[in-house]
Amino acid sequence: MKTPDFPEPPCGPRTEEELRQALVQAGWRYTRQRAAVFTFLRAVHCHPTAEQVFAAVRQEIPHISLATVYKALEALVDAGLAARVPDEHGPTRYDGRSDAHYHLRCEHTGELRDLPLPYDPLLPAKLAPELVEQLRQQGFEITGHRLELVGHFRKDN
Amino acid sequence: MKTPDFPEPPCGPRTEEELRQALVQAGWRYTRQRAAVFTFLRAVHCHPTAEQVFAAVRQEIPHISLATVYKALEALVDAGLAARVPDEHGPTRYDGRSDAHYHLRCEHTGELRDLPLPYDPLLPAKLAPELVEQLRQQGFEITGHRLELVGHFRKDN
DNA sequence: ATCGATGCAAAGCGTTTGCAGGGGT
DNA sequence: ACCCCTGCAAACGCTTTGCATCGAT
Repeated sequence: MKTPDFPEPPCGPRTEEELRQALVQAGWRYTRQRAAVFTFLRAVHCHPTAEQVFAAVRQEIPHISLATVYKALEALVDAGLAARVPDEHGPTRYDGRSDAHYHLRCEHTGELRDLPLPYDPLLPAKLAPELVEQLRQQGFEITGHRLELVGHFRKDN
Repeated sequence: MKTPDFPEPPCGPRTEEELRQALVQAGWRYTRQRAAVFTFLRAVHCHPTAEQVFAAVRQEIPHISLATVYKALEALVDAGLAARVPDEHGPTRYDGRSDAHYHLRCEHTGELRDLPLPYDPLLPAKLAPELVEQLRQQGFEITGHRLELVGHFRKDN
């Protein structure tokens, strides 16, 4: 874990009560396990795998099962409190930030971090206005975009 | 398959001989199976799954096995002739274009298409010059980026 | 002739599911 | 009290691997 780190912008539920409301509103129940998974996801910047979440949450709830972690992650994603980030090779990673944002990826390790770069909903329109218009005329509406900067650490020499 | 279609820009090996050279240069052998997989990948714009490649190539080489398709795809990706595109839910998709380019994704069906939008290596620098510079000072070199426009077809009403 | 590639089957890994008992509402 | 959630284990889907044979160089 040596990719650059940045301050975390505040967003999404901050208190237990807010988390409960977000879950309930999406038709899920509030449980200790889900709270622990969410708290961990929010605390780390490294977009852990389900297995890593499991290992971490286990320290607080030793009897929690991996299946429950998967179900908790599913609930959080469904409630818009987290996001799945598929990986080209390894297992899926989970992102505890619920606002749209950009990622930085190390092409050697696959590591993923958030970027302190404001999400610009108009980026597609700015980048290719005529293309977005052409798509619209074909009935295809652009609603968002994903951007990932890719790179690696320079070999110190 | 109803997402917008676009003309395909020419790039990468165009002839059997060019494909052979590209494979050999990367330390792989040229085989009928790999040629068939590559040809199919290049012919379609829809970024098929391994299973879909298997089904298609089977019509030409009925006795080909799924494992061989996976190994062929691995060889092509390694040789820089194709790319893996991980999916948030379904299986990995394969992209037969070897030049950097952008994608359009339907958020309902997960469908993926190429975008007729020139790849701009300087996009990160244009978008966030100070951030790229800050990363560079931390020893992290940006070498590329991925951009995916996300949207869906408007309900006709 | 050599050594990598193929095809088959079996194993592997990440993830999901079925179910009995427990916990949230 | 209801019904969802948990934890366990078993199943699942996608992908990789081991191995004998085949084929490219």
